[in-house]
Amino acid sequence: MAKVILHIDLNAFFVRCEELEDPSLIGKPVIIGHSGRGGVVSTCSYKAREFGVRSGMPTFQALKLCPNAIIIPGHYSLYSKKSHEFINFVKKHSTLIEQASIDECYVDMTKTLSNIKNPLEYIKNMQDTLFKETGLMCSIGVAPTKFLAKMGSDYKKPMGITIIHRKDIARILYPLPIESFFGIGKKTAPKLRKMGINTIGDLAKLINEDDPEIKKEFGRFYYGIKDWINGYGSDEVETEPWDPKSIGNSTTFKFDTNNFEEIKEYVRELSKEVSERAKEANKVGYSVQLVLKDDNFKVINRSKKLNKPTNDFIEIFDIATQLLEANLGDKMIRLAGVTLQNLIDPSEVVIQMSIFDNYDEIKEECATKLLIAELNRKMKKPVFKTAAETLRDKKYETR
DNA sequence: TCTGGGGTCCTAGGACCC
DNA sequence: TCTGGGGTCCTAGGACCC
Repeated sequence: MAKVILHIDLNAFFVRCEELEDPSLIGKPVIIGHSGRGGVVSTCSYKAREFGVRSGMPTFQALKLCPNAIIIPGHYSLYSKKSHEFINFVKKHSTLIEQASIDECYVDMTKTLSNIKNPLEYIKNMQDTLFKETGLMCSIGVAPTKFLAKMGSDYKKPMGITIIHRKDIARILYPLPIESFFGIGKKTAPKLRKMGINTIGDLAKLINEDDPEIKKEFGRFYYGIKDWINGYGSDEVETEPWDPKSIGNSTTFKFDTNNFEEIKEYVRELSKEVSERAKEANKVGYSVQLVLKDDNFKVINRSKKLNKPTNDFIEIFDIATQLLEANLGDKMIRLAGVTLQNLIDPSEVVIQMSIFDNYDEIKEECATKLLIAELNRKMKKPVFKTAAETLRDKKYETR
């Protein structure tokens, strides 16, 4: 039986938070973002959007379009607090929630709605109650899969509710421009336009004909996208709490520079921040990455894997400095970033380290307690051979 | 006043091992 | 001596999303 998945998207979330703090902002063109060098629009009010202002646009450009815009730098602790209120509200209706970002979530409402006579009325009531209780506005997509729900919440804003059954896909989604397809961004969209694909319907037609050119363009995503567009994508809401896989910090310099010592000072601060955030998240990482962006916006990533995972400031800073030394050419640099990657829990490290320190002892102990495959899975990498691997090795030995 | 910062996931090529 | 296939790990780069 088809599930009922909701995608709930908070409308102009950051701006709405600011309006709730200062109601005099309501109805005015408001931009959340920085106005200095490199400043871009993080998000903006609907009034500002009427002037053509968009997320990601350089702030100076936004101000040309809308000179009276009020610019507010972000207050992220406020947004985080309101985001918690949002999630706690949704939890009252279903505990099967996947928070996709600070201002959106997927909810599996199948069970909740199974005994409800008028599900649409129930959902409308949810939307209204969220507004009454928290002041937040949202749009909601209702569908049998996460992809369709996501497309639905995007369809009508603000305070929209869009239901997309499989039979509605052609009517609702086909006329939309190809850019509105979740996952098709500003690199892929122009390529598709060049191929004569201007709408989601154009794409669906070619996909359902298994057009070889389209197949090639999407590679291994092809069948996933074919499922999405035909309403057979994933309906599994991931309720596991977010577990970060990397923690990074980057900054655009006040002035472009090529001076090693100057950039090293930035790298020091970035490393310190990364170390602190990793400690706060109780994570250690197996590799350190340095990112440099030059004055032509060319980005290079250089990373180094460590023998032992760390979140120590000095260690991170050391590796990042080595990478900087080896890769700072004569180009002027405008941005540097430091990221700690391949994060794991320190408790897992203790087990791993102890295995390498007293390998035989621990091996014997563990082998009696656990299946080898299970142990390998816990170690994240094979420490002991499974039976199949032993067989394979035997085969080579007898050659 | 040209174009942020936080992430995730995927790919491709080379090194290395069996 | 040459040939080769399968697999993993590491590194670099790129697309995309909010």
